[in-house]
Amino acid sequence: MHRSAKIGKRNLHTEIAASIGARICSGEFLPGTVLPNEAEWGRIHRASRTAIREAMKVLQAKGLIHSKPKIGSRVSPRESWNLLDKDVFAWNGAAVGRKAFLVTTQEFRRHIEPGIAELAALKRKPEQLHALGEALTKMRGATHADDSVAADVAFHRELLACTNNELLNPFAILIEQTLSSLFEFTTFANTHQRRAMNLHERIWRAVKDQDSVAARKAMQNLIADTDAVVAGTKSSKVKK
Amino acid sequence: MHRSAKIGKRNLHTEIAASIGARICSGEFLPGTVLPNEAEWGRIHRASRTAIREAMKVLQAKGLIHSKPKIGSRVSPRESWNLLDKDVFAWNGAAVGRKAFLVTTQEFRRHIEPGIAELAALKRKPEQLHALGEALTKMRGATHADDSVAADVAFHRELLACTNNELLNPFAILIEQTLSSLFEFTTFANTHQRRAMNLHERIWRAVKDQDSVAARKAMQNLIADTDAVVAGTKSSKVKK
DNA sequence: GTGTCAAGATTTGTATGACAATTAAAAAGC
DNA sequence: GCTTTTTAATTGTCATACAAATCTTGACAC
Repeated sequence: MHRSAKIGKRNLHTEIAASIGARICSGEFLPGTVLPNEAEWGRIHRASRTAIREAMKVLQAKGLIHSKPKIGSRVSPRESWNLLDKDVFAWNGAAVGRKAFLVTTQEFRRHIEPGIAELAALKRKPEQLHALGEALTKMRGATHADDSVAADVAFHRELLACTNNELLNPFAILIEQTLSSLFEFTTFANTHQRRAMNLHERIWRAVKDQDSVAARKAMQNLIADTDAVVAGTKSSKVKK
Repeated sequence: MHRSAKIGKRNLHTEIAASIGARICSGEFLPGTVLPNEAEWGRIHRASRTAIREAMKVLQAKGLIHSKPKIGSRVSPRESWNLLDKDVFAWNGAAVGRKAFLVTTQEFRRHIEPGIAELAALKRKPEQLHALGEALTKMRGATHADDSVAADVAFHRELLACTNNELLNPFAILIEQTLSSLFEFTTFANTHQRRAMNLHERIWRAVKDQDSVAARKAMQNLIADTDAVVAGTKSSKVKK
């Protein structure tokens, strides 16, 4: 098996699944259409049917396709795609482009994440509050942009943990990816950094005080701030 | 889960994946532990290694396990489980029991779904509003409890569509399952039915008027109502 | 012509057996 | 005691064969 461009160090079937999955997300194969059959994929990727089939199982499990004998594998309607799955999310994000990606994720965050903050304030346990505070101090002490993003991600992840509701876990990937992607937009100028710290601290305080209303509001403000970053790129609008 | 009639004709590897997946969700294999190896699973299920492996690929794709040579397959930490996946959601729901399931999903809905209504009011297109109205009339005309639930599910599904944000699609399964499960709790007495209709209509009106604040509030009221059902089972508390 | 049923063809589903690749753990060497 | 080498266990990949499902086609009756 000569895989000329073996960029990744992952498994073959994982590689194949990623390749086909990305092509599906890109719109090359529209929902309802039947994909090439397994033998043909085998020729395309120069892999055995076993490897192809295992890749197909992955795509099936993520809701991208469904297979039947004699029919082949059809692309499923987008409603059944597991868009919050780590891989599907990435493939889809790559397909729509960074700007559209950010617009959609920020819209999601704007209407969903305040509810998370709300719930976190109501249900957090002492040790979770402590972990949230840790993330905050790491954020404050960050000197490089990378550290800042990492701490930011950690903060939101801990906030998610504070809700003590596992069903919210899948949002982690969305938040993480959004912040990482946002990172390339924002300038991390001093003024922006200071404002961001302030907004995060307000959330932390509300969670500490178990004030769900304040937590919701604080999160809204934070997201509005990053909204400004993606909207202009100049991050103007020092509202409030 | 009152349609146990049509199960049992699935693929072998799907069956096996469901069996192992359910056992993992049940806590029989805790996160971090290594599962029996593929050969052993083959003996257990009296299936070839091919079928076992395809089942494992499915579980991997859903985030339940991760495999490495010489190690075997470990159960992944719960944070990486794709709990909003249709199958994982069902396995997990069966594991925790109906009451705990409903408490968790209702908590989720209470803090997340108002945001959905909000967004739906802002972004709905005329034809989507029309579809939402259709679901409402079907709900009004429902004579049997089954039809009522189906229409209710359709309503929430259309509301989700109104947001025009695909990232929210995965919530559909959660809402659908919750309503179906709730169905066995509630009495569908006339008074409850009428109140429910009223609450749904208020949401519809807010979406029609593109009044996001009213939509949020209306959804909060609706969920508070179903909350009462799951809390007592007597669905008392005629708040408002 | 029209409908029904049987045969055929295509594709996925499953089984078997073999070997490669990976890597934790044990053994060897210093 | 520490590092390096060997070993062994497990998943990863391959090739081939056959089974099962189901769409398509054509024969046949009416």
